[in-house]
Amino acid sequence: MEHAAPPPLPRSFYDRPVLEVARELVGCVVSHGETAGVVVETEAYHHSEPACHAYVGVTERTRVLWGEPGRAYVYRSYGIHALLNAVCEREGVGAAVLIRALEPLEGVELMRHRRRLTRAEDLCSGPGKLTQALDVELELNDTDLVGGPIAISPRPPEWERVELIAGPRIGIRKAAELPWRFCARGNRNVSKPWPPGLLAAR
DNA sequence: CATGGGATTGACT
DNA sequence: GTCAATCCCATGC
Repeated sequence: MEHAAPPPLPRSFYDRPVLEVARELVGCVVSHGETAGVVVETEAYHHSEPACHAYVGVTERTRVLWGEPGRAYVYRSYGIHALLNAVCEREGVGAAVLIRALEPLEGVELMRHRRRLTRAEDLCSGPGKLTQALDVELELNDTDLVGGPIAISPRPPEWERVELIAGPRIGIRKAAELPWRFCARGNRNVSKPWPPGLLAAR
């Protein structure tokens, strides 16, 4: 018989400081339908800094960011890509973790078909790539990560001790100095540019 | 209601 | 290295 899928992370996991959640989400497993991957890169966003969409306050777009933790914030980037975030902190705080890269785990052939690519490291090594590989689109905005169509489950045993590299966030102009990007050391599925030391020996 | 700017990617010089 | 594609939405007139 099929092995049972592990239960998703509880809502209390997300109801914490966004930097904590961003660090601890690395190594966890994101799944949607037949496809799944291990999180190898995240970024934190908080309404107190101008790179965060929630910086402007509560609007139709940012309502989800300010709402219940443990829900998905999915938005359109550059008119082309859907980007997936996990809403964090209590209701009334606008904060989320952007899922920036995955190591493909399940449904890799389906990912190759959706991405029209073969190399495993090209399938989910960027925030717009992984949503294409997992078929995450805007209709999944504001769906629940606790029992909803997208699930995030705890670190598998081999990922419990993952080492993190922190660095500045990518592709933003405002608050670009904050070291709020977190990557799994040594993992080649991290998006470019790789932070210094990603592949360095210990 | 018009405008401008992206939390990106892939193709091309 | 440069650059276009293309949608959403916040802002300002």
